[in-house]
Amino acid sequence: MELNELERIRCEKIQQMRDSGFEPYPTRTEVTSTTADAIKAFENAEKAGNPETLTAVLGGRLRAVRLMGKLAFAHIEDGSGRIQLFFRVNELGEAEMQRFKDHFDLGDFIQAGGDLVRTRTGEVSLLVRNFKMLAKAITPLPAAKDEVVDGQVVRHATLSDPETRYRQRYADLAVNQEVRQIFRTRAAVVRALRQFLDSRGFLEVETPILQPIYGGAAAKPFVTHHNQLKQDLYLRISFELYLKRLTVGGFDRVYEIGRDFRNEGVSYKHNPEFTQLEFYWAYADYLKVMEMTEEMIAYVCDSVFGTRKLTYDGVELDFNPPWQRVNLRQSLIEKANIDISLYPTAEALEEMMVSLGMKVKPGEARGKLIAQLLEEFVEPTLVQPTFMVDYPRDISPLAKNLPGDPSTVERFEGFVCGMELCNAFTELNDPLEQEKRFLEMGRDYKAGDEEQHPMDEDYLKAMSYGMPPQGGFGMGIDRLVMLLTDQKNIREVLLFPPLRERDDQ
RNA sequence: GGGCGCGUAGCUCAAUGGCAGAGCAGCGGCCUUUUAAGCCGUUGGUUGAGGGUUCGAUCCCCUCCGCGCUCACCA
Repeated sequence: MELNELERIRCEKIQQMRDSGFEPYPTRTEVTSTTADAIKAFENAEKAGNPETLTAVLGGRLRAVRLMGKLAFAHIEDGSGRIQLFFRVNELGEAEMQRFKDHFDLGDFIQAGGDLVRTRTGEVSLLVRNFKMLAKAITPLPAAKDEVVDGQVVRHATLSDPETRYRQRYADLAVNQEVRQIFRTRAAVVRALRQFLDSRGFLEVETPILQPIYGGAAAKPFVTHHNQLKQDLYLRISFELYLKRLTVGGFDRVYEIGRDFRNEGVSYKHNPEFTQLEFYWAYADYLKVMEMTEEMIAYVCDSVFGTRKLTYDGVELDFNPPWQRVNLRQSLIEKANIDISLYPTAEALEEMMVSLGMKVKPGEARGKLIAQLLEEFVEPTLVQPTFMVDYPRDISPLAKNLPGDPSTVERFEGFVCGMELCNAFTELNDPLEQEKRFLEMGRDYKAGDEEQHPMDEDYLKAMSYGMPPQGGFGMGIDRLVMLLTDQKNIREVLLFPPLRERDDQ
């Protein structure tokens, strides 16, 4: 570890501490409560009229120190919050005051015992009678000072360089409490989703991440290799095919929350690994799933924020059911003045799009062209929570046809702020039809190259035993958290976003 | 992968071809109710790396590394 000047000074302090008999990294602590509990206890004691008897031993990280000669103020921070420490020569004596000044720096974890009091300015504080180092910090935390002006917290010179924040997330978290809050919220969101699904009789399961055949979505997989099996394996790109196998096995309602991996580009809303929620609900269809989606998101809003109206990028979003529903074909008529039913073939649609000056990949499937139109004309306009309903069959090989319309499937996607949040459909459960669809998608019975999705014969086998009719659902948790925490980049809701390894020496 | 931009002290930022600076942090003092504490003094730099132009480069040019935004890719 290469040390800069500040770090060398702190290492010398470690040596000084040891020389004078103080352990900089003791094994035990004597902490009796969190800072928040101590403050709460003091306030309760005040109400009861006997605050002068309250003592505590508190632990935390030194975040601010104000030395004032014969006294000193400091703030320590733990997972529950902050409290002010009040050091005074009256209680401690000259030698202990000096020891505090000599050995302790911002960023150190310390323990302090004493009496809870209110200082002259009214802040609940610990009047320190004894203190010890819990863990000496060598590297100074990035300087961050908060000033309260008219009730607003003004931040001075905080760690803000995104590269450093992501590479050293520990420092980012240690210094930027609003970053910590995002991940607390994220945990609360996931917890609420589990509560909601559990309460509706869904069984949480875990399916393989390493898979011999990937599927359930259109994406390039990551490939890995199992040495003993002498077999290449793929990191899953979705949970879908395994979860639906479970409905064959008799689990009528299953869900999984976990990581998907897609070997594709990174953007503000894409990360190569991301957290997905999928559930499958036997005897339901996409209409029921739509309603459940609305209720589920509302439940998350209620239990995490206590409100269903949240601001994203300055816009108030209303997550109260029901969401707006727009028919895919109708939305294109309204937003782009294009009726796709007038262009029944890919060729006709392509020709029309080219005539509009759009860049079109020649020979693209009709469904893909429609998806392109949606992205261009419709999706950016879907700001309030909206379901887009009824998708082209040829981009939805696992979804069931709309009755009486062989070119359209029962599928919806949920959009908020122009971003796709979830994707769901009435699941195709006809094994012969499913096989046909796979073949239409150009799949071979043999595993081909990475680009080609191999036929999953075992999935067809499962379906051939009889698969209950069901609605299925998938949602990107990272995106949901982005929306709920007003973050514009997916990295802000990932603890350790991927960054290229640095090549410097 | 393409385009645009950025990289200067531990952190946040100045400096534009002419001695590389400030605030905070640090270090040394003063200070018994502070909270961005204050006051006096002071240390700290391979200006991302390498090459080029120039009497002289943080600044101009080239290459590389990293990051950001954006476009493309993305059933």
